[in-house]
Amino acid sequence: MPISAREKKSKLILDVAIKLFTTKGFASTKMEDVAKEAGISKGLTYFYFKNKEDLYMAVTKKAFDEFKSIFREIYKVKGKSGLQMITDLAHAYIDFTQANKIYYAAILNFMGIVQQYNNEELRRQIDPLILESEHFQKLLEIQHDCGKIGIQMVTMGLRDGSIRPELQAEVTFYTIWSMLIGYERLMGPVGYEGKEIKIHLENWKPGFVKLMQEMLKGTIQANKPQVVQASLF
Amino acid sequence: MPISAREKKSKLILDVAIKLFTTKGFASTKMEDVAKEAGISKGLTYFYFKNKEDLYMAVTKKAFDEFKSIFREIYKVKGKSGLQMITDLAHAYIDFTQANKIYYAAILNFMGIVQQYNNEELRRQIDPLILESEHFQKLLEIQHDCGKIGIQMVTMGLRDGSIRPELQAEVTFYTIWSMLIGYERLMGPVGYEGKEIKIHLENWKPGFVKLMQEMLKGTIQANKPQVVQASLF
DNA sequence: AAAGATATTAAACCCCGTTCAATAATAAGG
DNA sequence: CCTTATTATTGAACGGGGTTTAATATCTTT
Repeated sequence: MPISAREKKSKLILDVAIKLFTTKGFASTKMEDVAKEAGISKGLTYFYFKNKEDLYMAVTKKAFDEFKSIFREIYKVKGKSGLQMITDLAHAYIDFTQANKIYYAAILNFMGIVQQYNNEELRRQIDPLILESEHFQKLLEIQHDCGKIGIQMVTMGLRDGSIRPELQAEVTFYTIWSMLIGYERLMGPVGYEGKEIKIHLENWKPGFVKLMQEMLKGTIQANKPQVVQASLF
Repeated sequence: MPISAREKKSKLILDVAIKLFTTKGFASTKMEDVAKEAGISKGLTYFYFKNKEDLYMAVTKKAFDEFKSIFREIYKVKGKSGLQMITDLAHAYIDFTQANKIYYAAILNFMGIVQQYNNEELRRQIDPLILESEHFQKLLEIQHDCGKIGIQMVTMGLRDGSIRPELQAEVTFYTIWSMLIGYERLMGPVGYEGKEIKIHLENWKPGFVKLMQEMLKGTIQANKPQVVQASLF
C-alpha cells in the first residue's frame, strides 16, 4: 500500500501528538508544541486536523484499535476455557492500560463523551465537531465490537462449564468490564494514600483477579484449559 | 454558628457554580456566567476563589462530604450483616452518582488528578494551585476515611459470616469500589449502543449487584440481617 | 474622624486555539 | 513547456475567556 504524502505527514503529526500528550498531558500540550516538534507551522496542523479535539480523537482511534486487537488476540486462541479467556483478558487489559496511559486516558475520555451524548440535556454541550468527526461513529462501533467479543467469551464459559451457568452473558461481561475500568481508576489514588493501607494493596492485583474468578467460577476447574468447540457468531 | 458575610457570599458563589456546572458542564461555564448569576463582577470571584479550578475543588469538597456521609449513614445502622451493608452501599452509591452527576464527575476528576499525582513524570503537569488548594489534602483524607469505613464493613461481614472468610478485607473492599466506579462509567456508553445489547442491559443493575453478592457470599444467608456485635476501630 | 483593612469593580492582559489571506509547491492539461 | 487549477504551507491576525491589576468604595477599629 503506497502511502500518499498527505497520509505520511498526517501520521507524523499524530505520532508527535501521541508523544507529547503522553509526556506532557493533553491540556498542557499546545498546538504550537505539536507543530514545532513536527517541524511545521502551527497553522498547518489545522490543515490536517480540524482542531485539537479532532487530533485527540485520532489518538483515541489508535487506542481503540489496539484495544480491540487485544480482545481479538485472546479470543482467537483455541483450547482455552471461557473463564481462562476472561482471566487472560483481565491481565492483558491491566497491562495495556498501565503501559499506555494516554491510550487508556483517551478511551476513558471517549466513554465520558458518550455518556454525555446519552443525556439529552448534556448532549448540546459537546463540541459539534467531535460528533461530526469521522472517527466518532467508528469508535462507537469498535467499542461495540469489543463488547461483543467479551460477551462471546463469557458465553463460551457458560457452555464449557467454567462459568456458573445461571449467569447471563451480557450482564456478566459488562460487570467484569466495570471492574477493570474501576480498578485502573482506583489503583493510583488508593496506592497513593501511603501509610497502612498501601502495604496491603500491593497484592491487590492478584486478589482482584482471584475475586473475579470466584465470582464467575463454574463446575469445572478454572485454570486447567478445557477444549470445547464453540460455535460462535 | 454565625456565618460571616464573607462565608455567605463565598457560599453563594459556590452554589451558583454548582448549579451552572450541573446544567452547562464545567468547560462551558464561564467565570463571567458564574459572576453574573451571583450578581457580582467577574473579578470578585477571584477574590473568593483562587481560580476556576479552585472553585471546582470546592464543589468537589462538597461532593466528597456528601459521599462520606452516605458511607457513615449506612455504617452506623445496627443489626445488619456486613454483606447487607455492602449491598446497601452499592445501591446508595449508584443512586447518588445518578442523582448528582456533577458531584460524581467531580469525584472522578479528583481521582484522575490523584492518579497523576502519583506519577512523578506527570505530577509536575498538575496546576500547582490545585495542590496548594486548602481542599486538596482534605479531599485525600476524606477519600481515605471512606475507604476505612468500607473496609470495616467488609471486616464485619467476615466476622459475622456473611462474607466468605478467606477474603482479605482491603482487597475485597477496593475491588467492590472498582466495580461501582466502573459501573457508572460504562452505564452510559453501553446503554447508548442501542440495538440488541441495550435490551438485555436494562437488568444490568440487579444482575450487577447480584454478581457482587455472589462474589462475597459466605456461610450465612445473605439478605436476612444478622445481629452481631462488631468491635470496630 | 482618620487610618487601616476588606470588598468590589472595570479595564487591561495574555495565553492559546482557531481562522485567514497570501504565497509556494505540485499536478493537470493543452 | 507553459498555463492553470489544486493542494500545501506560512505568518499574522482574531477572539474567547481565564487571570491580574490598579483604582475605588465599603466597612472596622481606635
